[in-house]
Amino acid sequence: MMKRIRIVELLELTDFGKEITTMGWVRTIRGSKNVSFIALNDGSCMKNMQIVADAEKIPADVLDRIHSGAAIHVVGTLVESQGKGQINEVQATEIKVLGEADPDHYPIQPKRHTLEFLREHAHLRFRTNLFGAITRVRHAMIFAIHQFFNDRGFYNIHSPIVTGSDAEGAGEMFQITTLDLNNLPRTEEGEIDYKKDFFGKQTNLTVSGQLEAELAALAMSQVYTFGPTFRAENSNTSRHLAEFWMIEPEVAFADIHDNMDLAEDMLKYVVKYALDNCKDDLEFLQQRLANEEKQKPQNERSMPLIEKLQFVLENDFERITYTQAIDILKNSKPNKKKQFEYVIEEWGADMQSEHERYLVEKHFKKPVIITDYPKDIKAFYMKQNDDGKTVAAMDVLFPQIGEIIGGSQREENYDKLMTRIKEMNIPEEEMWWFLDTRKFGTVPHAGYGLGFERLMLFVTGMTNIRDVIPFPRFPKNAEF
RNA sequence: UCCUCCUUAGCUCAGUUGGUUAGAGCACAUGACUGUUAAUCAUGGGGUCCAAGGUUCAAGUCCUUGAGGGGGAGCCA
Repeated sequence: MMKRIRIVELLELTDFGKEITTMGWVRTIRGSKNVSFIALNDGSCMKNMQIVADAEKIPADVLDRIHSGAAIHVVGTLVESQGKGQINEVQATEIKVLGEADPDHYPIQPKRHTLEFLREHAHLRFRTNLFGAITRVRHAMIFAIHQFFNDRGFYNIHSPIVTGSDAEGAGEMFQITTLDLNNLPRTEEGEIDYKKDFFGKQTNLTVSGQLEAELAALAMSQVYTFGPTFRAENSNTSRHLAEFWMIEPEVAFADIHDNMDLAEDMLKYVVKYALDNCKDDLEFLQQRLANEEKQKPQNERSMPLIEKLQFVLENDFERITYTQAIDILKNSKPNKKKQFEYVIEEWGADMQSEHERYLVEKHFKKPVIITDYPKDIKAFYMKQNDDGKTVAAMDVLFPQIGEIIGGSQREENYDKLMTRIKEMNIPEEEMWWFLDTRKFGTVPHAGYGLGFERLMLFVTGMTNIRDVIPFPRFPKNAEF
């Protein structure tokens, strides 16, 4: 393949006079009689490389084929920039058009597009400044998460994507099958005969890797999963996807407090990683957010993005129990004045997002971890506390996003776990392998699930989760 | 799934009380300009007003239904 210098490297070079080759996609081209300027981007960074095309050196029929979106191959001399705004530029000696982009049909113009329009052109939105920045930050976050866990001696586990269990208990599942839906095999009783299906049983896409992560943790001591997760909920919100990526650490010999420490350390680590490694992209995202919020009244605007990230880094998360949270809410102004849609009457109520937002955004004004929820509103596998009423669950709540992490210490006692399984009608016969861990060498352990795209919302300041994953899947949409 | 708002040029939008041939900026084409920074200036082409039905002398505008999208809620990560 042709040798090229990536634009991120090229922008730093000062050995003027050197001949270089670079390639990329044209962002804008400005022309006058004698000279044209091309802003070239190859995705390697936020900034564009300025290519100077002299009318004497570059034939008009080549320049005529260059519009926004075209891919070009540039050979030229690196020179000190004669204009303002960049230190260097490439004085082109030869330009080859690798791929034209007919401006009558190419949808991405060098102007502001709405996020909705770009969502409908998700195959081309990588070519915008915004989605270039989001894509680079997303990569950095993925990398930082693996680095965080690797540095602490965690092992990455690939939990299965196909599951034969519907006991994961985290929502509606997508069924997968190779059966002919127009001609389903039936048993004598008239039921669908799943013995004839590919796996010999009914199977679904996973809604959580937690149960398998627990199996691994109870041998490897500390593991984490980072994989795709599927929920068939009919959720139409800016915080939900049908296919999203989840990080699920699971740690043996750990309790709920260790779990909270790990969650807080991890979030701070990855936020710091973004601040240290994605400066240009974050500055661009910060500017976008500020522009977006110009229409909002002063008191509803959030703090600048980078300041917000630093704030999370520098402050301890508030840790309170569910019981304390309910007390605060009961005595809060909006509750007394009945401004909440759901007024908090008594202990045991499930908190609505308006309550979580009040605690995080109004009362504490920082991330909050709520622990020890009533057992009746939480999952069967959570560690039962001595009070008989609560479980060692924890939710990490972030401003604007709400629940970014949900986790718990796990119930390691076989009898207590069995009691909950029976009380909550979990199909016990499907759980034998999970229950085995409590029979053989059980230990206290804990873990949580982090919604990766929700973390992305926080770090990028974007407000719709469909914009922080390249190809979002949601009800009635699986395009691209 | 519920509530609510929106859908007009390739894109972003305006379109008054229902009234003649539906507008602007950007993009594009042509021309001007000795180096621009989303260049500037002049000229030009470009429309199934989301779809179907209805009210009316007359519908982009009003009504009904549907589709798609935004925001909020529920469920959750």
